[in-house]
Amino acid sequence: MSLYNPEELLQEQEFLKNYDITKYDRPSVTTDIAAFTIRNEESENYRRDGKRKLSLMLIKRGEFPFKGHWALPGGFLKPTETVEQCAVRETVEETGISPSAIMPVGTFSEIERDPRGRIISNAYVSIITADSENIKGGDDADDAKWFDVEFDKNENGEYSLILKYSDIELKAVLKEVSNKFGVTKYRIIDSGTLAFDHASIIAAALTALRKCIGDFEVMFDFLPETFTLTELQCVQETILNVSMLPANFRRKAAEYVEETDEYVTGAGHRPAKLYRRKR
Amino acid sequence: MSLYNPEELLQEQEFLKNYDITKYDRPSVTTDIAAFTIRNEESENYRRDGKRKLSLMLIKRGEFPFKGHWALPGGFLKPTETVEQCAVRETVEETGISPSAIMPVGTFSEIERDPRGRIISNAYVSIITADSENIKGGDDADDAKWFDVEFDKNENGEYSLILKYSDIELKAVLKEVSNKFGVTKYRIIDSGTLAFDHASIIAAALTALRKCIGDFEVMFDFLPETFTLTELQCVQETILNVSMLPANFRRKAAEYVEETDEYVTGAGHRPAKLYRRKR
DNA sequence: CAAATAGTGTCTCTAAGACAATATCAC
DNA sequence: GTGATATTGTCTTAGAGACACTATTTG
Repeated sequence: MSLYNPEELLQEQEFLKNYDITKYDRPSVTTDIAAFTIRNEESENYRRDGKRKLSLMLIKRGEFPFKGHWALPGGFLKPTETVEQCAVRETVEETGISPSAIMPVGTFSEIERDPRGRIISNAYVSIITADSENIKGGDDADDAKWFDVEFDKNENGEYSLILKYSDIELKAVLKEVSNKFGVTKYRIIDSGTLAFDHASIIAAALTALRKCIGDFEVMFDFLPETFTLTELQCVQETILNVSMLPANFRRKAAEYVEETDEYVTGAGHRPAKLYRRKR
Repeated sequence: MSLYNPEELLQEQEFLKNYDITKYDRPSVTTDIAAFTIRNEESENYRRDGKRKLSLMLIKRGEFPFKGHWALPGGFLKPTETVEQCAVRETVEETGISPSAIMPVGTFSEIERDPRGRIISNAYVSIITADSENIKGGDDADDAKWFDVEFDKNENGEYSLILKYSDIELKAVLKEVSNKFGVTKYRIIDSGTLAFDHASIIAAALTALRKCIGDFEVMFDFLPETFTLTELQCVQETILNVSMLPANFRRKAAEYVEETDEYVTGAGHRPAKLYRRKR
């Protein structure tokens, strides 16, 4: 760019040479990752489909602070990467799976949110394609597990977040403190044993995900290349914790998908046609 | 919290005592503020209403880098404040006006975005109530001006951003690089003479604002306590750069506003009733 | 054939948009 | 009275939700 005349250019170079970036206080910067996927429970009845569950990956911390407690995967920003790149890298490093998409949730910068000092977190949702092989991968690691997620408003207007893995049940209580501009923030009433302010991050991440899951492009990120319309519908139903009439869902989906020639067979009922996202 | 047993508690205290937060690279962190307001142009015709314009505050940089160029107000995060508090403080310091609301836009962390070094910006929209006294305030300062904003897609699918103040016209060209999860990002094709990556931040801020201005609560932030329904409609029309039929807008607004006993008089036509937001 | 899911057709209701018509002020 | 905005009412249409019905598989 030729923004300056030659004299100014020299002045700017001089300024930058003498500029000491360390003269301002600098916080540490991290990303925290809420990696979500949809998992399929086995069914006892051969003709009934297994129940779908929304799952979130947590890791058991091996170091202080919060050693031995469950936390979101995440880590410090490197000088050579953007926060988005950091979010993708952390997802791959900690879950072993490459996300099909990442979505910003917000910046968490409360002064006391980390006992190690001033650490600002940029939170992201990572969407992991529902695919049994991939999901199993994370399950092998001793310290990274997929927890089933429940998040509902209870009687007194507060929200309870329940995360379950095998016989482990983590429970947090939160209160919605603002909901504007399409951004919802939560204050922690009771963190349970979740590390840091991660209950609040998980609540915000899930709310952000719910907000955009009506978009078919986002639903597709949860599924492999080809899928049945029922699977597509289950993505939305599972994340929003609602149920819809298939006829109406199919009518809306028609615009965004195209048929393939293949069918899913082997279930104890009429085989479903496989679809793919429309270009 | 009694997360630990006494032994672990001691271990964590020991860990934190020895923890050196400076062992990781730390970027500098700033906020940049896109402060928007709606301004009313004077009309030559006594009975025709003045045209409303969407305006953005820019400041003329007094220091390198980009000395003498126009930029978004903003500054470094202090150790004692959250990024949201920083955004409010910077808005007040640089425009002299307290925002009626702030809204997160996103994190900008490209490695080379600031020639001074690694500086990550958290961008916010500040909404400034349309109120002639307040707006004049900023206008007094020599280095802070309200620029009229135009932002449109042009023939070849790129976006042009035009900012005008008096005889100053800043023009930038951008390309949409992603639009998902309700978040749109732009890459700068031509920054014009705007400082840093601020063209890209302004485009993202305006897109974020347009996305949520259908929400009446957000429209209200642009207006004083009481207002006419036409003023309310103009907020939306001006920001979205569209025009709507009053009958339809009023039907939608009815749910969110309540009448007062007052009217606006003095215009060369039927007086309008003043409304306020419904509790 | 029984039980489950896959898939189609249609009715109703609501909300958004278009448009026509009336009301009221300052000059 | 004239020209502007303020305000009300109504017609049409698109889309969401409800529901009834048919199709196809496996044990």
